[in-house]
Amino acid sequence: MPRHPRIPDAGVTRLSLYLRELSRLEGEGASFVSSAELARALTLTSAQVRRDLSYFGQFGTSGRGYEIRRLKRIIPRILGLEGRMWRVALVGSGNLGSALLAYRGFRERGFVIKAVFDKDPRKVGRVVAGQRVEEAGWLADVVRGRRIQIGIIAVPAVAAQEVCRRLVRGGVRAILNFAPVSLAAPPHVKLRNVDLSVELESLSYYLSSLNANR
Amino acid sequence: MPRHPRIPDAGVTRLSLYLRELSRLEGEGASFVSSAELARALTLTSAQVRRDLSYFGQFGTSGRGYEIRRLKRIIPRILGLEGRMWRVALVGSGNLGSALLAYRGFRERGFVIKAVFDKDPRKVGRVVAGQRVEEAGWLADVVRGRRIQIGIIAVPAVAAQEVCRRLVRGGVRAILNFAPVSLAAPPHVKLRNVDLSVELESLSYYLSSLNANR
DNA sequence: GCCAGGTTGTGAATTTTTTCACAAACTTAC
DNA sequence: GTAAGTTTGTGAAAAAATTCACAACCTGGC
Repeated sequence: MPRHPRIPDAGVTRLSLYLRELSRLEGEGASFVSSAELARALTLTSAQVRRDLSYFGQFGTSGRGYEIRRLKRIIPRILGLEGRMWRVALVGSGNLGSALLAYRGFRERGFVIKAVFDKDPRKVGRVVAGQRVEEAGWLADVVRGRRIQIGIIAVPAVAAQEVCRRLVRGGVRAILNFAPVSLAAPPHVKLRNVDLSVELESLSYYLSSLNANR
Repeated sequence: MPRHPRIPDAGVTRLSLYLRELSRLEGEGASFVSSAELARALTLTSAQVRRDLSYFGQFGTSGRGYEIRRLKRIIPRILGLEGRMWRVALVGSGNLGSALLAYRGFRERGFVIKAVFDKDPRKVGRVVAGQRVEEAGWLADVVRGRRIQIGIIAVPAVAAQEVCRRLVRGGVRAILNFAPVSLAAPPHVKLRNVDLSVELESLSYYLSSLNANR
């Protein structure tokens, strides 16, 4: 197991982006890439790319850049994606939940959905993207029984906190929350939020300051 | 039009969160809130809350905190949400696109979907959540004609860059991208990316460093 | 009016993150 | 083998964001 240095949260995010970009480059037949190229593709600076990678070791070759194949082996190792599958529970099989279920990239990135829950009896039992929707009542027990590590919350805002509590009770240590509420969870549980309104509102801020500031 | 100070990007995001939390508090019958309470609810520090707000003025009362009604008027003004609707085009009516269309919070937050596009002829003409899906061929012209300001990209990765180009050609100045690619756009166009894989991978990093570090 | 209690707004200090800038290292061409 | 041309990795500097800490202020009670 690698001993990770302290890297900015945004840095971890960028590692994912590097990985994605590397696949694209490989698809184009490239075998080396410089920090400058990578930076250009992702609108970063080359120093930033080099710094991010240097937290974990020395992977480049002066005068050549980074070997794509090598980086594509190393970054998943850093991100904890190597030689394992993370077991995920999806809670909520509405529009968003179904969209997430249908997402193909899931599995190839190292995540397997091991359970899908819904509270609505009419949805329970249905099969969505190969997964049978289960009764949310036993959530915590099922999550524990199947040794699920990550929970995805795709339920309405009012239900989200309760779902969060149950996921935590089931032993989950990381949660990706799509509900537009701010959840409370114990400190050992890592929470990430994805919120459409927040994103749109930040675009709004940007657009309206275009007119305001000069 | 307010002249905005330079506030960290993350600060803008937090303003949205404050707004959401204020609605919740108001629903509970509160009329004042202190920076400490707001911070607790959102896992921030009280200094951060005060700092974020102080970029735009002095809204609090010593000894009392912030008047909720007042903040709920002021934050939308800061975010450029007051007395206007932003006109949005959604491109891609697949699973994710449909989920976005169904999202009710949209309109009440000040965003109206004025067009939905899809390339697939089988989807064109269908009505999803009250919106007729239109042929993506004329995207740029329609976007310009309807004076659309914001584009949401919910198409597969391979198609995203082309959609982006057309949105920009149609005059859009802000884009919310859900496709897992890094898009190139001119500097006057504000891009925000929402990427499921990136989020999950950062959870993976966190989870695996739990075991590694100590 | 005065005091006790509570909270803001913000300089200053601190911490975090990014960028600069360059020696060292590697490659390619001849 | 050498020279010219690239590109890395990283100290050091700079910039950005957060946190500290406290004077000033407001409220409510008496």
